[in-house]
Amino acid sequence: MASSHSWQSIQKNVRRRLVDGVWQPGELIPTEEQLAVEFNCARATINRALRGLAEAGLLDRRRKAGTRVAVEPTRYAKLEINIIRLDVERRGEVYRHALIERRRAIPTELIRTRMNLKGDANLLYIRGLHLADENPFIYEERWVNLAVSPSLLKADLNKISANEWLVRNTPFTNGDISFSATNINSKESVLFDTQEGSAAFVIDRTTWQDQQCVTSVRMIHRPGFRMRTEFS
Amino acid sequence: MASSHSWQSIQKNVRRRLVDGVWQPGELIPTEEQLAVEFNCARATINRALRGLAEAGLLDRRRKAGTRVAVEPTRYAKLEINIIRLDVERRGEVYRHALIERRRAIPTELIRTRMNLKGDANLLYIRGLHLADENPFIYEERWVNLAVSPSLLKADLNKISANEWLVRNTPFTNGDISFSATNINSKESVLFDTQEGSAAFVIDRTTWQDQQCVTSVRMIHRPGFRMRTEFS
DNA sequence: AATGTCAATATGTCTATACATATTATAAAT
DNA sequence: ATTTATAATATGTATAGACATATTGACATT
Repeated sequence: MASSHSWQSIQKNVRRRLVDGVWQPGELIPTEEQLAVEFNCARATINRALRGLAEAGLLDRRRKAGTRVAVEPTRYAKLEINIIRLDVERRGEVYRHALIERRRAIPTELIRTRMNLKGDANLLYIRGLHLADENPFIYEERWVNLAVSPSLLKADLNKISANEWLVRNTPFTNGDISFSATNINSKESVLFDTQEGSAAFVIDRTTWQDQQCVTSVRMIHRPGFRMRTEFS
Repeated sequence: MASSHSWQSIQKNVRRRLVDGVWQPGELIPTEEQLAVEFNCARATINRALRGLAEAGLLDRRRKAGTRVAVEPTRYAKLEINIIRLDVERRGEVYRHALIERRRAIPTELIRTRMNLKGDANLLYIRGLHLADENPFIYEERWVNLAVSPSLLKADLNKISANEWLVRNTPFTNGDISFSATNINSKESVLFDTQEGSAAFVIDRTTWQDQQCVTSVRMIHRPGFRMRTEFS
């Protein structure tokens, strides 16, 4: 159990004061040393408790200046970036991946820019459909940089999706992701067995290994899809 | 500068080993004690470094069992939950909020369920438009629980949006947020000066003060809007 | 008034040590 | 063979003390 001087319980206590308005937005709260006396613990424990609240956007901390209650609290929602199969299985549905197309291809100018590629780029273009209980779930169009992941050529993409293969076999250092909406076109409407023009949720994701782009993918979700998360 | 035994530099070093495959997925990495010897620092410093990597989903740590490289790395993208005005201003545009409607209203059954309300709920229903450089940016429909935020009634919602007023004046303990896409209807198409049926990015957000619901809002973004973030 | 210097101070971090806790592995008892 | 204690162990957390670092505020200088 968390004792009364555990950093968790102190964090909860402080959080409660923020929610209840004991300490008002913009206000300077007591120093770590003072709080350590109040909670009868070491300063390091207070530090551990407050650090989390600062990371969560509830407090602003600066050396010498002290700790203030955030005036314009920026909260953060954490979104999981998962293997799609796990997402599906967690919903209790059966996952399957169907490869639609797979070929070496010359990138469009847009893709070349997005992936920061030179002229001699060696790319694989993949189109695939992720199914949940045999219903189309996500349609993806992907460009893979073979200079980074040459052995993807050996993978059987009917058995394992490029999504999963890459996550397992090609670690990345960083990436960027964007969320938007699109009207699905006639080809996509056939895949999803829905009306042309329906609104679909789209994720565009590009991942990097330092300066080199690993892959760039556009994932069009089944109309009606909703991505949900919680925050605190 | 971060010295060579700072937890940050150790974290970077370990991260590099993960990316470079020095330690393979599923593999057990050395214990904190061993790493402390290797990096010539205290165990607490190693703990600090590894903790962050575990939180980021790159490592799995368990007492006694040790620390493993995550097999199915779940990465996280952090999404900022901001005041819309700040979002707009950060894009270098001028923000304005236009109140469309504001009235006491009886919630629909759907809203009553979502907000976990009893029959005697005292709600304010607000519709407003957030503009960026006078162009419609986000249209929002919001329900506010007056039992929690009674003084919202006194606010001039033409001067300050309900979004901003609530963030500033009604701290919350937690919330849930979902992202989806919708075809905009005829009324909305007029607001956005766009075609009916265009795909729009939607955020539904409900925030709570412990058991009590503070507000539930649906934010329909201008067609073409893209929400972007990075991860690592 | 504007700029530069310097001491004071709150947070940031590191160390060494200790104990807590979860989990595993082993041995003992049934 | 199965269950039940028991010891071993890696991470989790708390502490006291020290030094690092950023920033402020006061004072002096221009």
